[in-house]
Amino acid sequence: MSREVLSTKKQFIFEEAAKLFRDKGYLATSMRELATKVGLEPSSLYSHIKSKEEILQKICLDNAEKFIEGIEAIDQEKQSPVEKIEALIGLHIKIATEDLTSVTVFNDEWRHLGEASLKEFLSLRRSYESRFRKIIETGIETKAFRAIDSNVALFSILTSLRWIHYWYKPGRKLDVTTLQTQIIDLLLHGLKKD
Amino acid sequence: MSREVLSTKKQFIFEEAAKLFRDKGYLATSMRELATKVGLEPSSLYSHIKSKEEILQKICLDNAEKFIEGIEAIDQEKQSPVEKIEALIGLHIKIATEDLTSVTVFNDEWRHLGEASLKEFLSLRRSYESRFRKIIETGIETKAFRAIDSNVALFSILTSLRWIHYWYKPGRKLDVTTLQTQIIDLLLHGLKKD
DNA sequence: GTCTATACGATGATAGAC
DNA sequence: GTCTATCATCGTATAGAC
Repeated sequence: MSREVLSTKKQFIFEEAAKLFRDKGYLATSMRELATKVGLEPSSLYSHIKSKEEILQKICLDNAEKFIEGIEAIDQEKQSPVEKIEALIGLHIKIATEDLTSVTVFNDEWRHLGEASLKEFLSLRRSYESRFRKIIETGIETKAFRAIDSNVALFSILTSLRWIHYWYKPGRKLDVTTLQTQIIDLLLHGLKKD
Repeated sequence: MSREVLSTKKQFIFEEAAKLFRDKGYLATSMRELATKVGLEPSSLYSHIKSKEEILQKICLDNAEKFIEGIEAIDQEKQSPVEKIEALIGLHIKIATEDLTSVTVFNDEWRHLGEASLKEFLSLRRSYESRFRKIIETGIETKAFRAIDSNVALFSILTSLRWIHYWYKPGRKLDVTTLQTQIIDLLLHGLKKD
C-alpha cells in the first residue's frame, strides 16, 4: 500500500535524491543541490514533496517492506533450513542488485529518519531479524547447522550480505548468478577446504 | 608517530566527540553539542583543537594505523594462510572490543573526511585490503582454501567482522574469546554441518 | 584557557505573484 | 507548478576582553 507508483516527475525527484543520498549521505545533501539535479528552483520541489525526510522515509520503508515480504514468502515454503538460508541469500542479492542505489540508502541512512518513522523502521527490522534467527535456530536444532550462537550466525550472514551494495556494479566481471553461488558456498561451507 | 598521547583535556574532548559521532553521526553532531558535553562554551573548544574535522581525522587515521600495524605483524610470521586468517579475525575482534567507540566512527564516518585526509585514508585502506587479499590468494593456491573469488572472500570476511561493533557490548553473555572462536569456526567451516 | 559577542554562510521550508 | 523573495535557524569558526 505504501509502495505506491509515483507520477513521473515526483519519481524523478526521488531517484535523483536517492543518488545524492547514496553518494554524499542524507545530511550532506541539500535541497538546493537536489533542485539543480532535477532542473528546478529549490522551492518548486515542495510542490511535489512535503519535506526532505519524506524522501528518506519512502526509500527506507519501501526496502524494509521488500525484505519482509521476501522472508515471508520464503518462510511459508515447505523447505529445509539449508534451502531457506540459500533462498534468503538469494533474496538479499536480488534486492541489492535490482536497485543498488535505494538499498544503499536504506542500509546507511536510516538512522536519520525522524522519530516516528525511525520507530516503525526499527520495528520492521527487528521483525525481519527475528524471523531470520528462527530459521537458523531450527537448522541448529535439526543438526543441519553447526551448534553456533544464533546471533553470531545471524549478524555474520546479514552483514556479509551488506558489502554487495558497496562492491557490485552492473557489468562487473562476476555476474549475479556466480556471485550468488560463491556467497552461498562461502557462508554454508566456509573458506577452508576440508 | 601520529598516534601521540593527548593532554587530558584535549583527550576528553576527543572522547566525547567520538561518542557523539558514534551515536548521531559526524555531520549531525554540532560543536555546540560537543561543548555542552565537555562543559565549555563552543568557542573554548578551539583553544584545544583546530577544527571539527581534526577530531575525525585523528580517529580515522589512528584506527587505520592499528589495522595496518596488525596485519604487518601477522604477515611477517612464518604461518600458514589458515593461521594468518585466524590471526586477522582475532585482530579485528581485538581492535573492535578494545575501543568500540572509535572503531565505529572509523568504520562509519570516514567518508566525511576532507579531501587530503580522505585520500590518505583510502590509500591506507587499499593497502590493508590488498595485503589481506594476498593471504587469501596464497591459501587458494596452496589448496588450503576453496577456489572462491578472492574478492568475494575478502569482502565477506571484512564486513562480517564489521557487525561486531554494532552488536558487542562489554558485559554481554558471549565473552570475547568465545565470540572469536565462533566467528573463526563460522568463517572457516561455514554454517552447514557436513 | 575561558568567556561574550558575533561574523557569515548554508540550511529546510514558506508566501504569494504568475 | 514554477518562480522570486525571504525567513528563521543553525552551522563552524574567529576576535578580543579578562
